[in-house]
Amino acid sequence: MSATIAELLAIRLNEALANTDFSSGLPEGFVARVEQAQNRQFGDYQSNAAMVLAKQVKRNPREVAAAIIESFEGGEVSEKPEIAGPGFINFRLQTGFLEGRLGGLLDDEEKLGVSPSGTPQTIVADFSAPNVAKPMHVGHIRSTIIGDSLTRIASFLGHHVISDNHIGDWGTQFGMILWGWKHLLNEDALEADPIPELLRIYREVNAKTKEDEALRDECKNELVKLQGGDAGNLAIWERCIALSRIGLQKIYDRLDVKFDLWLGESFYNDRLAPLVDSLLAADIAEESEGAICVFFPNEKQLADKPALIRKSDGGFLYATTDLATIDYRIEELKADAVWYVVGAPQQLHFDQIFRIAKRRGQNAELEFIPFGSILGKDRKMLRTRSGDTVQLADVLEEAVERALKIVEEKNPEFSPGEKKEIAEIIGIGSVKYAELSQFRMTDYIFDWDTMLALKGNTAPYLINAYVRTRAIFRKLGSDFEPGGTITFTADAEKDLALKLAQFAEIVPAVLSDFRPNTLATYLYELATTYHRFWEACPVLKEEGAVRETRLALCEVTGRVLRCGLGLLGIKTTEKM
RNA sequence: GCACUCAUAGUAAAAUGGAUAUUACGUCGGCCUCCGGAGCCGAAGGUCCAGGUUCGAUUCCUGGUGAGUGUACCA
Repeated sequence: MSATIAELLAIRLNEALANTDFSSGLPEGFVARVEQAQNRQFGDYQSNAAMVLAKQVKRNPREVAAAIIESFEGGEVSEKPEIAGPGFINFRLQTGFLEGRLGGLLDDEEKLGVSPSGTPQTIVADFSAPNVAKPMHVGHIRSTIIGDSLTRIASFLGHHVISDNHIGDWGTQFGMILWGWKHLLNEDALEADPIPELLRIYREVNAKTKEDEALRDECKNELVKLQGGDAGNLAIWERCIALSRIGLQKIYDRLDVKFDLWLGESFYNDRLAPLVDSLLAADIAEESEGAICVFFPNEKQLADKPALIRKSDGGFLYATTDLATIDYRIEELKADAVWYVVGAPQQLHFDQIFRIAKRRGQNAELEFIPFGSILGKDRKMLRTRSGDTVQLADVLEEAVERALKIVEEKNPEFSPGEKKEIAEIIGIGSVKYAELSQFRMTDYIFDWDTMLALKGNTAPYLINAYVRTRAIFRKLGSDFEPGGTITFTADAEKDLALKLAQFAEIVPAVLSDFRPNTLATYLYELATTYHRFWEACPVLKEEGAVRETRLALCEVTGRVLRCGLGLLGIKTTEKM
């Protein structure tokens, strides 16, 4: 299947427009747009073209709409459009056309009507990026889950996506960890469970340095030795990273998040000095107060905000590493686009390095995809150093435990293994859906009950809709068999078929502003539409074409829900 | 100081210039002789303030008010 319904209608609408008596007066390059109807009482699709054009052609919008409709050929697709309100053109689809679309969806088992991007790109997706030697806290959930979902969607649309975990494996914190490793480490504890032990020594050293200046110097000295290539410190550092990765991997496995690359900050070490030199040579960077900076005198917002790329002591900074990373991604990974799923507080930093990249002539699309903060009950940011942050691993564990209780209550007859498996899918799915179903910029207050809610607009509601599609076929005793007649006899069937066909319009739209929540909303509406269909339309009691049609609707609904949830990184289960 | 975000029912969210602002939780009231009630149907409750642009503004612009974040050697 190629064109979406909106595209088909838009083609016909623009043909009609070309045949009006005012077609010569249209603005250069004007293209009328057709969108899903805001409110179904007005029709299935709508266009505001007449209102947009009214002024240009100096006529009343309703007259313009009437002229367009006069020459509109709906063909198999649409009934005669209606004019409504101030000049909306409303389309209602032909029943036969919708029946055909459903048939087309049945034949497109893999993509379900979604067309591949016409301009496939190589995209490097940078998300999650935790610091090593510290456990991921609840704040990492947003970057990880949003980034993973965008990656899945871009791949589904035919882009070549490289996910890269740009871990913080070289920062200042290693001074403290090295000192702690040498003076405070409990080897047995490290063997048993490395992450908590690494966290313990980091926290202890961090606390001590607050009141002990001499210790701060010692830590700094350890860091200098590491960066100077000291063999002992390097060995500790490598072991530290290996242990941390094992801990991180456990969480990624549980979340079902995969990375193609793990190129942390340390990977770019020997690229930093030449990079600074080249920026100096190109007159992009300059020396100021002993440091090397890039100034932005021509950008009003950045006029008093230089980016530092080398400290006065010769050390390099965050911006330096990120610039080297951009080079690598463009030159070695051949990226057409780089996506950074990073918290909104980093706005200025990315603004700066993107402008520097542009000045250097790099024209890959660099996208900063920010998200809001997860706040505590006091509306303050949850911070690592506040001491009482919620760890991500604990959130996931709690989510699964809560889900397990519900499963045990609802389905005591399931085997312990089944219960556990279902609880895992529902618990993890709930956490992901809570995140993905809201606009990413919204700050929200961390609350167990919100994040782990199992009723309402939540993952379990969607998964339950999927389970119901499967229950039909379980009851039937066989899988769906294609080839049946499709003919609609109830409004609930048409509503559902339309919703299913709109999957093809929603998925690409997610990437236009990186909003997985639009897909989540669509899936929620689809589940609701299916539940209504379920109430209104018995399936197995019917016979012949009615039954075949309804089985087809159940089958396609199941596929779209499974596929759509999959694009959000949420798994489905056959029963729950 | 400057910059960037954000402000929507009791609470939490959606609406990327469209029509009567959409959902969930909570509250109140209905629906199982019927394929899974983790469901369906119904009720009450609303865009921070003042201007502007527009046929049309929750959305864009200006100015307030309130909150958060960032702003030269952390990442």
